[in-house]
Amino acid sequence: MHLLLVDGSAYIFRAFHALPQLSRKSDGLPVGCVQGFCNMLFKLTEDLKGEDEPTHMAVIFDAKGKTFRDDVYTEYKAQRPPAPAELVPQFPLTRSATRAFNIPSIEMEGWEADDIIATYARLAREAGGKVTIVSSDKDLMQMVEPDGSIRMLDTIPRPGQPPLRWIGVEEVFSKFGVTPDKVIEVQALCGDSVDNVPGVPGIGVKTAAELINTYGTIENLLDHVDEIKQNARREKLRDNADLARISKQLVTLSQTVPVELDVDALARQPIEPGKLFPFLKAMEFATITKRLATHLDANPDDFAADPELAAKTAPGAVGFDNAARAEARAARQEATGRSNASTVAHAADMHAQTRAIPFKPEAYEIIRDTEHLQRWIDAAYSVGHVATDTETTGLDNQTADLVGISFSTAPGNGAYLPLGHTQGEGDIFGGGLAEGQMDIRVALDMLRPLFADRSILKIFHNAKYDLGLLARYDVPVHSIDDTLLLSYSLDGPQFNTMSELGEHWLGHPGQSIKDLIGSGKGQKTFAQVSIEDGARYAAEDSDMTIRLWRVLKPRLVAENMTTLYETIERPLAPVLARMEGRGVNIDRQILSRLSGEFAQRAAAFEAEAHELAGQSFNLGSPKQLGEILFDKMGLEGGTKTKTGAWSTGADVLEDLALKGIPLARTIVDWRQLNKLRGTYTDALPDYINERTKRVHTTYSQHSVLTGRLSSNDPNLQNIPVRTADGRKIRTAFVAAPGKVLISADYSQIELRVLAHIADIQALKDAFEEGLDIHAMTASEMFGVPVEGMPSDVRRRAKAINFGIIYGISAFGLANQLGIGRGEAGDYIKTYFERFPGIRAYMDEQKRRVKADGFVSTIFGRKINFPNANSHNPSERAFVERASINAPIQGSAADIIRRAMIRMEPELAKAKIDADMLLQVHDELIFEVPEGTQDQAIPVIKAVMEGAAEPAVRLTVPIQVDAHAANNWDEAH
DNA sequence: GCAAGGACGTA
DNA sequence: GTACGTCCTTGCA
Repeated sequence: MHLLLVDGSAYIFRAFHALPQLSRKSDGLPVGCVQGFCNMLFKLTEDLKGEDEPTHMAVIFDAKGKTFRDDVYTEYKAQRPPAPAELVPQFPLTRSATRAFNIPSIEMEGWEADDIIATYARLAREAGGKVTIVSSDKDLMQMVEPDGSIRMLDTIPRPGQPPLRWIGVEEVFSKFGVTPDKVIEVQALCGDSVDNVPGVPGIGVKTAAELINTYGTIENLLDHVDEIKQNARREKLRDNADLARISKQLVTLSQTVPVELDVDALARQPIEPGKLFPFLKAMEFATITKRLATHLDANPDDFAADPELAAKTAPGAVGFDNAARAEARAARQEATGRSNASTVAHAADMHAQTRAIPFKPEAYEIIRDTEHLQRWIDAAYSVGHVATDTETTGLDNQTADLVGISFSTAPGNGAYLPLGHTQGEGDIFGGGLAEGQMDIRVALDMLRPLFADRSILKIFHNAKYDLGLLARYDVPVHSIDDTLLLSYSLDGPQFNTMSELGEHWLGHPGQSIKDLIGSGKGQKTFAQVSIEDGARYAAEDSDMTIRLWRVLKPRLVAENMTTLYETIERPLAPVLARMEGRGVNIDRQILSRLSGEFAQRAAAFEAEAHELAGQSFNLGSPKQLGEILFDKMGLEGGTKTKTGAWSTGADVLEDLALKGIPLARTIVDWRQLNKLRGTYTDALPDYINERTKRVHTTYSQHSVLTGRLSSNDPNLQNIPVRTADGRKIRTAFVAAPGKVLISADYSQIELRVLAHIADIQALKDAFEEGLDIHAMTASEMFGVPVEGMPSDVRRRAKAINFGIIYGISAFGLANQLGIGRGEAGDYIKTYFERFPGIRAYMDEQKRRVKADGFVSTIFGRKINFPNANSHNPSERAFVERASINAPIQGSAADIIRRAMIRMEPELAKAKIDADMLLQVHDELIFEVPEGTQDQAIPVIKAVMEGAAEPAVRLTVPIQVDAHAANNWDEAH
């Protein structure tokens, strides 16, 4: 007997994640995983021949509902995100597929598929049979037998790997570092974040294997825990002994499930065309139908599609309700003239096709002369596009030097043009250019026309970097695509790096830069890498870029994201590149003077703190401070953080100070000064670029969930403004000689956006009339007239307005205002009564995020929340709040992005010489020649205020305030 | 040398 | 209550 047990549920999930199948039925229902599943069943019967041919077969699924593990540990699998909407309708269809192939489909309430599989495997083995478990799930690896009587078989399609991959003792060992009989011990120690098996915190697979190989079992390990030398490890094991024991229960498969069918009942039955073809036809699987018709020597035309299945599959699945589908189809048809199904199918085709093309590093070329370079330029002209990537000596494109450029015109090809590789020792005397490289001036002269040519698309990954760098070499670039921004437009910030994208979409992470240049102290620059090694890496980068482009670009149309990408993301990148390139002028003297002042005042606070504490300690250590306040001084009311340390945040210290603990106030003051010194006055001067004498931040266009930018190295979006000391730092941001700074900021943009989206007439009227919005809110809520309103009343209303934008909770509002939760709840209730549209808006966002897994901005940006249906209540509540905030924050972010894109051409049209330097979410900073500010400001304001148009006609006025001054503090 | 956690700067 | 990035300490490799 040879029993083949297919882990059906795991197959669907893994197939989906390994290779998102985009194929759909003509009605839009996703069926890619069902298709893959049918292919696999067919392939198994085809490929397993001779001694591997199974005599018995079953497909096992997870049943809905609880299992015994939920009783052992309530958090078990609690973190698991809900199945993707695309997958949900495919679960029942896979069971139908199994029956259509005349194979028993088994699932049992209260048991996981793994337990049933383990049970059958045991029964078959006891009967002297052989077992093959079709799964790659690590949880089943404990079943593998060294004598080969139980093996696993991984059938998930992965490019570049054989279709069937056996998993025996060796493969288990390489995964867990132990033999299969010890797998549960290792799993119990290291835990599993996906299934929420706790394990012992801080212990990973490596450490677990090491421990188990020494001590054999968890129990024996716990008996000998005193022998562990590493302090932290020993204590963790001691403290978490029970967690380890519970974890072992969770990961140990039951082999005694009371199965209904005995093993003999699983004997293989011949496929019955009368069952099979009606199913395949209902699924519209033409290729499989043809193959099986040949295989069975049957005529599919003799059978009609199963009417029940064909009908049942259409509507109702989460995320695919009819209205949404019709809307999406209409938008797509409008955009392209192609039908929904065909654009989706095209995207899926391109993906499958691209993914199947193997990588051939040996095919990559190295360009060393003009003829060779010309051939590649010609190739770019003949196909009309080229993926390209610059290699440089560093991550900062304002200081890095160009080392080489790579190209690819089609998946699988690639070339590297080395320009700045050095040779010999990397010291200041050795080196010099390595042999066999084109002269950089000659090469760039040849490339300039190509990069500037608007008829040839240059495809980058993170174009902003290359654009900024090439600009320094006088190489302007026109007509670009950017795979990073394609990915961001489609999927948000979930994948960032080339290797993550490559891994996900191509099944190929690509060479890691670390392997090439190392990391940390011994790190080399790309210039020190050999030309040959550099070429393999660089050419592959361009090769991957063009592949990702082929996969992602068709998805824009299929998923209705073309407008977002083409009108916002792509045009913004060059704008940001120029802003980064301009930098901002900073007065080193002012910062250095402030640094001295802050240091001196901080030192006084430090001495005072030591005095008050009666001992010397490190004020920068929350740990030491907590011990002094709550252990030594024995103060009441201390709270602990999630890791068990004393909480010493500013709010806690503020409370203590009010209770008459002077030390608390001293610490707060010290921390503030120290923060200003460490993060700003000391750090900023080091960012002044030697070449430009200015500070160049780097914006990230693809990092923020809601569509905002972020700024780093240095972060110029968090320069202090709230305190007087903090504002002194802003005075160091000065205009260049002969120029002034203009700061233009949107007034209450998020509340205005809220008024528009949620359609709150009272708010809109208030904005229309130019009222003080917080005072108006206070007046509505508390019945206090705006005239002579106490500042505290306005302050509360302001907090509530912000609370609404953040997805208010009574808990949070109470915290913010220092009032009781009941009172905060009453405020919220009153607010909802006064502005009933707000509640409707919030409910709608919550409904959408649960149904679709995303919410949208008014410009069509999608913000994904994969955890919207999490089993964890606090996580769910978090997603609810974030889904309320995201369309507001995101729509405001879209508006300023649009303003930035339009700003330069509008200024040029008005013949105004103004340089846009910085963006701080609702504020833009410009530098203009002194005396021209009065001409510049009206244009800037007009562009910003009208930025939503014509895409969206806002039903509230947008107001921008702008001022000019010599420094940022005064301009703001 | 690196990762995690706490704290804190901004909108 | 939303969204970020940076500095510092701590603990481990």
